[in-house]
Amino acid sequence: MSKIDDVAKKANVSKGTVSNVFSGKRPISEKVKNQVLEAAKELNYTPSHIARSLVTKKTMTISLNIPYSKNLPLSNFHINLINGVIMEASSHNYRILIDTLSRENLELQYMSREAVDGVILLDPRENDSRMKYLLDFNIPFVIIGQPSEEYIAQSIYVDNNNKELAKNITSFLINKGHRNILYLNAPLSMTVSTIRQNGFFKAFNDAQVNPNNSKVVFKDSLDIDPSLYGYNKVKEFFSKNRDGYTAIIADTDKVGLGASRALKELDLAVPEDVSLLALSDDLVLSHELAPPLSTVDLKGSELGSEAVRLLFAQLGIGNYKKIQTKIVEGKFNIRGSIHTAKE
Amino acid sequence: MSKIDDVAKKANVSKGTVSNVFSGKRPISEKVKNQVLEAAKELNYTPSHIARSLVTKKTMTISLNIPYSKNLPLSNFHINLINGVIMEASSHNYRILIDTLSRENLELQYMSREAVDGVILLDPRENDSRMKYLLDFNIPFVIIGQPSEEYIAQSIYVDNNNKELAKNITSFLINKGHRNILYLNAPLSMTVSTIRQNGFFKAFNDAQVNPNNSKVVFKDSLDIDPSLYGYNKVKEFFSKNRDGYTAIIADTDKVGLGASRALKELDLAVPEDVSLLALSDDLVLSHELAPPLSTVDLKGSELGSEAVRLLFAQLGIGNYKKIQTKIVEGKFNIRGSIHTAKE
DNA sequence: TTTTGTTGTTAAACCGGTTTAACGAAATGG
DNA sequence: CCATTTCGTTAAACCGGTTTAACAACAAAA
Repeated sequence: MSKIDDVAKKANVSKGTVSNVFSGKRPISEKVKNQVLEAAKELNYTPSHIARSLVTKKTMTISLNIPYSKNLPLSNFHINLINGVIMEASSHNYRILIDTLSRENLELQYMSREAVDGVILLDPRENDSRMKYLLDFNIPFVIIGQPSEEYIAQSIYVDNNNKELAKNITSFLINKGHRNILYLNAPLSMTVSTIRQNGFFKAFNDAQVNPNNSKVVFKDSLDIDPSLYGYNKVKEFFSKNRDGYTAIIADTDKVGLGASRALKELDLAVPEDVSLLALSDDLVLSHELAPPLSTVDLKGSELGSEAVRLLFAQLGIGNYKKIQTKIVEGKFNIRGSIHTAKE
Repeated sequence: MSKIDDVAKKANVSKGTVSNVFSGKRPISEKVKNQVLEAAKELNYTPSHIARSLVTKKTMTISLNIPYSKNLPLSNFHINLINGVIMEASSHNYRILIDTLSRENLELQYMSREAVDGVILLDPRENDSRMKYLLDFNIPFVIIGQPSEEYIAQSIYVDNNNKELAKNITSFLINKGHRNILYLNAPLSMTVSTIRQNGFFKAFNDAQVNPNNSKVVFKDSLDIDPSLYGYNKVKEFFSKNRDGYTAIIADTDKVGLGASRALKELDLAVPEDVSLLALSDDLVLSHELAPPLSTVDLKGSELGSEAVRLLFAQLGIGNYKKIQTKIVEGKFNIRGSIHTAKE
């Protein structure tokens, strides 16, 4: 691969001039510019991204940090999110480095710092060690989701209006006459779960309605299959007390699907016997089911692109306003799976 | 950010020694090693990935090139594939750079070559300009899918046994008495579509059965919504001649879902009136539908990890055998959506 | 005419590491 | 005991660009 010196020699100019032709940072006369480009073409030369990065300290790359485990592959929500990130980033010629290494187990000593300009952090957890790492090394970052209390003041983040969303769908069910609602929530280790729990109970509070047996259940561990989680919990809570609950709020449509399967086995009809809805439609086809599942569209793609914008604002790229927090409103899609409560 | 010279000074050694402590390329005495590590810890030093790459010519990064458009977001099949790529790559500390820029429109002149050790190419097309680019610049690459004739001799690729799969499911339907089968294929611009078409007709040939009205339809364009494609084609072909076709093979389960919706509207029952199956289960929940959709699991995750292995073999990383082609066998999952042909 | 400003170009320093060649000290061997 | 390896360390060169400071050439201003 030919280098800048080769081009400089061939075009009879200095390497500085060649550099300026390609970076466009200083004006070069038409005549010299053409000489250089011609020489470059003949030598099949293109500038080395890495050598350039070394001195400019810009990598034109942002890292998308996804905590990843074998049992917890990417969901459709993630895909939408990644799609949003890619779209916005590539509009400024930025590229995405998928980073799945959790910093937890790595010895800092032997780790080399990443070659990225900034980081987008997915699925923040309580006591998330990634945050400490990024703050320590002064790497600009944006979180998608709710940072834990400890770090919230120092972090820039994009999130859904989760409390409100949980409140709204619960209120909707309350208005339909439901009083005993089972909420199959995300695991406690995910920051979002307690926020949604608060929204859930706020709905009862605002409506001045007694929550009766309404209950929030948390997924035991991140590794459990979501569908199985829904299935098992419904079997557990509906076998004991068949008439107790008249509605289920599932964390994701996968959980909802498992719940639906369990209900079918228990001979309970959706929505006649039990109303069912889910907070995230990871599967994009909820509406093709029978009955179509009511879900909340969390606008993954928007979350992704907004996160990139917040990061670009920090990096001084483009013309984005530097803000601390951006809330993306989810959209509640009411479909056939909801019914007024049975007497 | 402290650099290698700072550490060297503090530890009273040369930078070369510090370098060797971190890279482990030459033995260093226990005593000196500890001095260096201690100094590094105090200075919060970690080696710069970029400076290292500049001289080693290794970026520890592979690019995953996905042709991308606003109307054609990542599917679940892609996700599985990406998951496989991530798993295998990260096992050797390699990272993934998502690259969505198609080289088509970029002026080569102003483009800097990528900072990656190798490339994995998704969704190869006929006349795919990316291939020429990679060959020109001598960048190691592996294709997932079938390269076009033009490049097949020069390319290393991973693919499903597509012809055989198409043949097998068609044979299966023929054995069940089906004679008029509608095959809703991928667009012609995707190399896989003609290969599967060949498999489809080979099944009739092998069984010495007349294909009658059996027909292969190609998706007009990549941009059409798959579900709509299935819906429209079924409406078109089943309205004209309600008794013609007794089975449908859909390209993906999304297409199948659209087909299923159309059949319902036409008052045709699956599987009693029409058997339905799909070649790729992008949605992971085909089996939760009623009736469960028969699909072929294309093993996206395996395709991804095999591709990385073939690339690593080229790059001399790990201990993988250098081979030209790896075929990953899909798995045909027979579920409720297939029935013997109606008289 | 001299001074000041502008434009285009260059040589040299620099970015932060790795690698090479050389070398002294300690270990091995005859 | 001296010659030969081996081991650990270092100074200097290098990777392929960008940036700085200096300067020549020419135009505009005084």
